[in-house]
Amino acid sequence: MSQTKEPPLMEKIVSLCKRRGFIFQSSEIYGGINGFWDYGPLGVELRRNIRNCWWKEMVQNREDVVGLESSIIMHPKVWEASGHVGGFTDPMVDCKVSKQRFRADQLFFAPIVVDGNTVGYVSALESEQVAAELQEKADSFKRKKGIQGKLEPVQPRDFTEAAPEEIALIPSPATGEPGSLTPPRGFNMMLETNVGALRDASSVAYLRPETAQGMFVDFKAILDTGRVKIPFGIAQIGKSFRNEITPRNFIFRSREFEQMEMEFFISDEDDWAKWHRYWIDWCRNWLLSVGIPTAMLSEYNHPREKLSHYSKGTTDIMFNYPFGVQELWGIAARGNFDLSQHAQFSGTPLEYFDAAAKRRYVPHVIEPAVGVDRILLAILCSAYDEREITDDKGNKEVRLVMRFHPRIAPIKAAVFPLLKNKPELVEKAGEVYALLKKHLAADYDASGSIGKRYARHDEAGTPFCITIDFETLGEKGDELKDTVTLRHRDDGRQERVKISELLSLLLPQIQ
RNA sequence: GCGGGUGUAGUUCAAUGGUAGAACGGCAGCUUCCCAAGCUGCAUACGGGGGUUCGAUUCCCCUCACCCGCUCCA
Repeated sequence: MSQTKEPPLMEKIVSLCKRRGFIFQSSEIYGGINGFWDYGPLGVELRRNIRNCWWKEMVQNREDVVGLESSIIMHPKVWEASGHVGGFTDPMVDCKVSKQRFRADQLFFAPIVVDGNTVGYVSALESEQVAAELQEKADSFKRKKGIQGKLEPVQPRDFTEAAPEEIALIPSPATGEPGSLTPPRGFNMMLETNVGALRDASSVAYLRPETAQGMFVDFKAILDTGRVKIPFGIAQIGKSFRNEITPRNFIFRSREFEQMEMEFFISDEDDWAKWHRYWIDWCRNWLLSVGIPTAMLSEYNHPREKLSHYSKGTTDIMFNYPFGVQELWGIAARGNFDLSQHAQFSGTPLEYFDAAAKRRYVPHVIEPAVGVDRILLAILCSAYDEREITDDKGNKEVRLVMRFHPRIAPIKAAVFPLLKNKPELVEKAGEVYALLKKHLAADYDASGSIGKRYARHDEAGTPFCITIDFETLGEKGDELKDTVTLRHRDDGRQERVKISELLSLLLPQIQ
């Protein structure tokens, strides 16, 4: 792989995606819209292949996972129960002087209290020693101002708890001076819409910010009808929406994206860590199976103190994107938080009855959650390769090859007549194309020289090219009649294959 | 949302206060053509809106999008 260093790699990938019809800016003729992307002819195929591979292995090939497609708009209470209405907001505080921005819950402050009187405020950014730091700042404040009296121990609070009258008095961590901080400004990441004829507060609904809640909300329905036994999982692929503050890095963070999530329910007495590890490994192996090299992957365990209060452990599978190592797949042990919340908010018990043990309990859950678009981006980055070619005249030229795993390549095989002005070749090529097309994603290409067509399909990542030539027609003897040239993308190797054997040769390689 | 940068054919780049050139790519044609050969022809661009000006792609303002940093975690 040659995509290790150069920073413009991301730009090259974006430009290739445009040029070859993988990904376009949404609504481009209107100037574009930030955070939304369209998938062109090749992109759609790639995307579909990713989803299908996942679905096949996650649902169809397993006996313990069932599928679900829940609606994008759900009852608004779902999002109260899940914590998204209240908690999916990241209140931000701006420093008007330094132009820095802080998350309110990571910005701590404390009044400086001397002999029971508040004489000023100190602030500090979240760290392990934040309390000590604040204490020290309070000490030094008192000393510098020459204030006499007894300094009381600081009581750190985060900025979300700052009273309106306190805000003007709290110094900015950037400048050390008070007066430049704005009140925390909430930002709900859910996109809103209105359901029904009336547009008022009672008609507000949300586009789901994750697919996961569908699995929890429909848990009972699946339990009642799905003939499932714990441990089992519910999987879903579908669009989610987040009103991201800053969509960035191509399709990495967008406002409309597609998730592939699975909620795996286990007994409350089961060893969650064992299942957690099992699913981390499963996800990793799946990524390898679609051609992502192991060297590009790493794992990140969320530190315990950063976890949501309900989470027992979260591990991210990270990918080395051109813009840095970033999360690709999150595998979270969520305890029984979600089912308990929905049981409480809806009034419907969401429990499992273990018939053997005669015991009723709220299952715990392990959640592998991944974005289709992020996998697609990881695949584009992994597949991207530049090949340096030296021609007869000694000129060096860079050719692009997308080394997609054949399972997910948008086009599996392309069929060419060697010459397009020879009707016999064209006709035969048409026959071969028709034959393949019924069984796999095939393309027919007759324009330009044969070398140009190979190069074109290297950029599209087509693993196999098939050329119909004069040998195929029997002009070079019966031996070669009805054979074609099969050319392999990755090494340019060519072999002679009988038309009748093409399918049995290709099909196993693309599944 | 804040700060910095960018915006010309599909892509990568030029030039210019008097309405734009190229390369590659695309399409059509010729060629017994196996790794972007050659030849002929064709199509395609100044992100959008306002202003200044006789005249704006060029200068100014606004807006939109993209890139970098803060932030973010599927």
